[in-house]
Amino acid sequence: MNNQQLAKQLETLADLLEFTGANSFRTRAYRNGARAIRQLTQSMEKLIAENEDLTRIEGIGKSVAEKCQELLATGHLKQMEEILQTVPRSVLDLLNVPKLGPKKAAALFNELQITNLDQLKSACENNLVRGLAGFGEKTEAAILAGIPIAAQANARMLWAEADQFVEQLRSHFQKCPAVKRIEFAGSYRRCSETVGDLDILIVAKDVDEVMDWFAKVDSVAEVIARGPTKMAVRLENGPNVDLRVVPNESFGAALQYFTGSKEHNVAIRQRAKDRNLKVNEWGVFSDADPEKSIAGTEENDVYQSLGLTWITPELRENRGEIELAEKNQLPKLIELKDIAGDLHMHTTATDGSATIEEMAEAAKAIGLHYIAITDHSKRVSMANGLNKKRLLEQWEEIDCLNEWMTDDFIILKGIECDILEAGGMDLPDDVLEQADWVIASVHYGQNQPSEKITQRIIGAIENPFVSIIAHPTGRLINSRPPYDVDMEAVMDAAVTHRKMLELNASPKRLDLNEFHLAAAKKRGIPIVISTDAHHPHGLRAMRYGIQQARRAGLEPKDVANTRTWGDLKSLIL
DNA sequence: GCCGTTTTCGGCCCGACTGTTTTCAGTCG
Repeated sequence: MNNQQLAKQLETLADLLEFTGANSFRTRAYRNGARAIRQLTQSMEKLIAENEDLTRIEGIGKSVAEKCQELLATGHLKQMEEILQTVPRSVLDLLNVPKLGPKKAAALFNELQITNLDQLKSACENNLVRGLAGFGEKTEAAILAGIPIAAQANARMLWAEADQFVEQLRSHFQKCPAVKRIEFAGSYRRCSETVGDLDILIVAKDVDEVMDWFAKVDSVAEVIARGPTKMAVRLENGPNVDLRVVPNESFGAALQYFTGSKEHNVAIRQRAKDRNLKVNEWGVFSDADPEKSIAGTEENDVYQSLGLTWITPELRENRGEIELAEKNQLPKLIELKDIAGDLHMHTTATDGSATIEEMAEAAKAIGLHYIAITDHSKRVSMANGLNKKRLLEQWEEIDCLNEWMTDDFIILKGIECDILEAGGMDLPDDVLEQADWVIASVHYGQNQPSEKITQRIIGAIENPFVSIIAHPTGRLINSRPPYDVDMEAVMDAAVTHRKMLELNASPKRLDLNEFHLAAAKKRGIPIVISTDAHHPHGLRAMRYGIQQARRAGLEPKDVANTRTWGDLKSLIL
């Protein structure tokens, strides 16, 4: 059982406990424990095998540690089995219905014996729900309307998808004369891998005018709520969008508040409390004079009033950024303009849709100084992968293009060489030796047991001609889990053999994730951010990779392709 | 259940909105 599975079990236990009316701080403790486990780069299995003291990990106490040991030893939790004797697992679906929380869901189960969404629907249609204490006609109707939403719950959009809704909304509001300031907050602003709802903050000349304008967005399916300062809508085939209209003197405080994350804000508000201050979405207030706002117009002032430098939204996860801000030691995070070259892309020779020259021209147009052409190797037959002969021909063509081009731009002779199922590389060393840049990656046998797939990847790292491992965990966000690879072992091998690891910038990959990236940085493993572009427009995906790198705290020096090609090469040779 | 250079007990972030209520509980972020 890996860390993600372990965390998932603890979260399910928390959900079930909440349903049975357990102490809310207890359920929170389980969720915090799950969060801590998700963020670990070492495997819990290994830590336990080595008899490490798990309670040294923040958020994990005696009880959570025991739960982990039990899960790894037996595969299940006795406590969870006991709860499932009385409450079927399907009740957890009820919690996905908007406006149904643990209390109301438990009432439905206890009073009406409702255990799943179908039964809930039928009970609403037969007007049974309105009769329960605390429920009424409106609640019943809202639940009925929310059941289809619950059925497709848990689907968070990729950040890149959310960005399209944001651009649409931004241009809609730009035409509204009553809007004075506008900003999108929430997980979108933090550049999270996935985004649930969107949050818009607006300073307005006229609140009603802005809210009326909001309701006129083309794709609004339903106005969920509308009050004096807050309005929420659901978009057709899209996310829920919350709008908050705030006075200008509160804009910075509201932006801080609604950007989150929850964990960051909890810590920020605790910090305020320790200083006899109170932070809320309206401003920063002193206990001595609770009427008078000390800061709030600009976000920067909110942080300053707490003795902190401004913290970029990507870092707001309460993973040490507050302590660094206090000492003015926040990293100078990498930016898109720092990137000098792109070292992973495909052409018409395999599954790309543009020629080498077209890719080079597109790369020049966005200011890059070098690219590597890295088509697939022959094992990837689906993509018409290159054998030795075709690859050598492609490299001759690249030699000609480099000679023919008069500027300083460099096209590198590369290959994305498959790591075969049985281990070993898909092309012989005497070919790889002639390349400028060799990417090794797994495409087949992704479900192999941890030991096997880890050894395959380490085997590739040990090959003297391999430069880098691409998309090292293979996950696709929302659709495919990572390989069961031991990334600690892979990183150890990368250090030993002076190899690099890729951050694949494709918005549905973003592989490595932020935790692995931070761990790689700590070990001094150079990261290369690559687009894996299959067409010229694909080179623009670099921005998603930059966002991911920033959330991991990466600086230009941590990312190899901020360097010239000559300097980059010296890192691995 | 977790945590602790004031603590091993007593806290644990905080406000808006809704619906069901006549002063508040539940949900949400």
